[in-house]
Amino acid sequence: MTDELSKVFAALADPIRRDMVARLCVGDATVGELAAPYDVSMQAVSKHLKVLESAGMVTRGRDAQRRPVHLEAEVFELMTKWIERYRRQAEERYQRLDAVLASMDETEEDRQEGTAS
Amino acid sequence: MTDELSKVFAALADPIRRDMVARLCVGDATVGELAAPYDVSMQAVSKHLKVLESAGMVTRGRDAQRRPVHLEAEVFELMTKWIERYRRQAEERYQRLDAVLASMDETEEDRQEGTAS
DNA sequence: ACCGTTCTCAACCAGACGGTTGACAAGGAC
DNA sequence: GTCCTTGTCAACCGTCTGGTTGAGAACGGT
Repeated sequence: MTDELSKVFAALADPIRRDMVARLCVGDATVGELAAPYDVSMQAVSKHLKVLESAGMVTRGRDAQRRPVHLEAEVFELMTKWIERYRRQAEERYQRLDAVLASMDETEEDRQEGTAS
Repeated sequence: MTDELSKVFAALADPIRRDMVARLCVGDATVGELAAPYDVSMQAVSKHLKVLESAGMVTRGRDAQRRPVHLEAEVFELMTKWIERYRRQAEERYQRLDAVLASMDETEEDRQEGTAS
């Protein structure tokens, strides 16, 4: 799991990390602030942040003892691009399938995809 | 990891499964066809398909021995909605931050976020 | 100098994940 | 019927993951 996109999706697969992203959209936060709503140790939260950080979704600052967490929103573009690509492709496919089904009324080929249900 | 969204993100965290989704956008496929490009057993592919299926991203048909796999594109909407929500929220935040920074020129408060780099 | 706060690192543990092999069900083809 | 193809189920295995606890680093307050 070395590629960026995999890391981003994996990071977002955990509800706590999704919550944290949501929280960070409102503004930067410290580890303690991020940990507060959950019944887990700060160490666990620290680990979650490492996951988000290694996915490039978050950067860490320094303010005395505190390590403010900052959301890097650019990664959203990466996902959006991936999703959009295949969504569009899938939609095209449906249009092509319609065309195929239409032409099948006359040509009547052998077996064809789209037999499901 | 019981909720739909988590399952979808987790499913997409694996490059092989992302590839399969890409392949399925072109058209339905059998397990063997999906397994062919990879150096893994058909059983492994079968497992990947179970993951995609339990995430609601794929349905299985029946054509004699074959079990054609069909992509359910609707789940993309779910992800897109989640991502868009927070992306927009993040953008708003930046605008608000700009406003704050602008007003700081006159008020000069104590500490403020955005100290990083 | 000492204490308290904030946070990370290291070790450990149970469970999930991704892969394997082996057995077998389901359904044409002959 | 018997064989071959297609695919699933079950058991096993090594690794990753998400959590814990304990120790300690970094820094401000007094």
